[in-house]
Amino acid sequence: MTYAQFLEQTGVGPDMLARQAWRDNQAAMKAKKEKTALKNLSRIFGAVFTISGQKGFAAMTMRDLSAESGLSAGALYDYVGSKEGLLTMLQAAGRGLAGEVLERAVAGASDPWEQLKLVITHHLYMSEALPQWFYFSYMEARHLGDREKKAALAAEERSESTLAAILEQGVAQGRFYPVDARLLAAVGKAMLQEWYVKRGKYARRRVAVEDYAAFLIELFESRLRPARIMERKDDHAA
Amino acid sequence: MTYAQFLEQTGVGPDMLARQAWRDNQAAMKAKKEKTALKNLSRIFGAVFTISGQKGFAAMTMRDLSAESGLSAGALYDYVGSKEGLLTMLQAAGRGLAGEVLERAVAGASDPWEQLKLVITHHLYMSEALPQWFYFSYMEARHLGDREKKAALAAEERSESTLAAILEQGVAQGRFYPVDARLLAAVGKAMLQEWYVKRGKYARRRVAVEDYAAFLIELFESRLRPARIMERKDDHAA
DNA sequence: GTCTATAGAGCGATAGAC
DNA sequence: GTCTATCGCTCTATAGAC
Repeated sequence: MTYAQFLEQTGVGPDMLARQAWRDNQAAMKAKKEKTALKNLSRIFGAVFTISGQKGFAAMTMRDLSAESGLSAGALYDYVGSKEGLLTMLQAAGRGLAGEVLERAVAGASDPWEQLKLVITHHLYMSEALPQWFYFSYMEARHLGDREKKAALAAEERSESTLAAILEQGVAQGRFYPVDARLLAAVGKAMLQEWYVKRGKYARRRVAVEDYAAFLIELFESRLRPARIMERKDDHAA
Repeated sequence: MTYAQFLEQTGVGPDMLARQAWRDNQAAMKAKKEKTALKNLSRIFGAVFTISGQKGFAAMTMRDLSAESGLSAGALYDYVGSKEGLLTMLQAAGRGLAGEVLERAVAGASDPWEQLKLVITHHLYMSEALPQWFYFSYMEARHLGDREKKAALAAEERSESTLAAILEQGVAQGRFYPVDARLLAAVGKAMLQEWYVKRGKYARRRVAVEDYAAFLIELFESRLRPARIMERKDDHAA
């Protein structure tokens, strides 16, 4: 699947963050018209990403946010409750979104090789569709309160376990060469995170997300092929 | 080489940060006796690592630092100049230290397989010896001023290029299976960083640094072996 | 060489006009 | 639904006693 096909199929994009946040926090917001609320939430989120991408969320002031978003300080607080509340809202909205898409992705296949490819490509495509959110979520997780920090950690562990389960099953079925599944899943996640943590580097080098996905898949293949011999590229494809 | 041997050979440890900082900034500090300065710098650095490891450097206040280090606010400023100056000093001290050790490591071998192993193990051992500094440096790099940010980026690029050069040479000599050296070096660095960014996770799982090193080396081997067949483990060892 | 006390700036958040 | 004006607080950094 190409990135373009992924976008078309899932419809994931920055606007969905505002929609998710509006659904989750509608009651606490002063605005009553959905259209107004979505417009302003999008502005606020965009401004948060811009500023905290440069100097971090902790160093961002509400005055910075007011200037960048175009809303006054007063109006800001009709949407966000507090600075910490804003962080929590944004993290939760994205986590809900990303979780759904990724769970669905693996469910579509039963062959270990196919599952492995799906989980790699969908994780990368998801982070390509919401690059600012993924970077933000990664860098600012430790500023969350205890409750939210636990939720973020759990989501992280869940996605690693998904990958580890695929590897274990493949090994058990004799389709994958034996491997420490937990460890390979952990470094696999690190390589997936690399894509959005260093997004700018790959943009400069003109590496497309499909190139990166193909490279990771090939790396996994060379480790996991039962015979450890490189045969024709697609003799295990779906 | 085991981690214990590395420590013995290089003598790297947290105290060397204070020594390096003292050498670099002696003139700007009020204290004149080396022993006093080293003791206080060590306390300050340790406190910075503790606090900013929990909530980040930007969220750390100088009052926090005063309480955690045991020095008064006034005494703090006899060593650090400003909060931003403290960040710069700490980053520069560690970078100087880490750079030296890693450059020396690769110089000790000419065989591509041996060089690859050396660069992986030494990078991991170095970050194991100064775990708090590596984590701090990774997470707080974007709070640096423009000058220092460039220096940090250059150091990062240099270590990636070192790895890429080894890969390219190995491919050119026919010792490694052809590969996109830049891309493998980039994801390789990501896996090395994973070790200190998620240090706690591996401690909980009782994965030792030697285990992690062996796993990464094996992953590289399975991708780079010319025949792509897994033969006896040591038929390409030094 | 280290302390206490405090100046001066900038912060998050709110009240109330429109 | 959005604004301006401002409160009360905490921050970094310094002055000067010891």
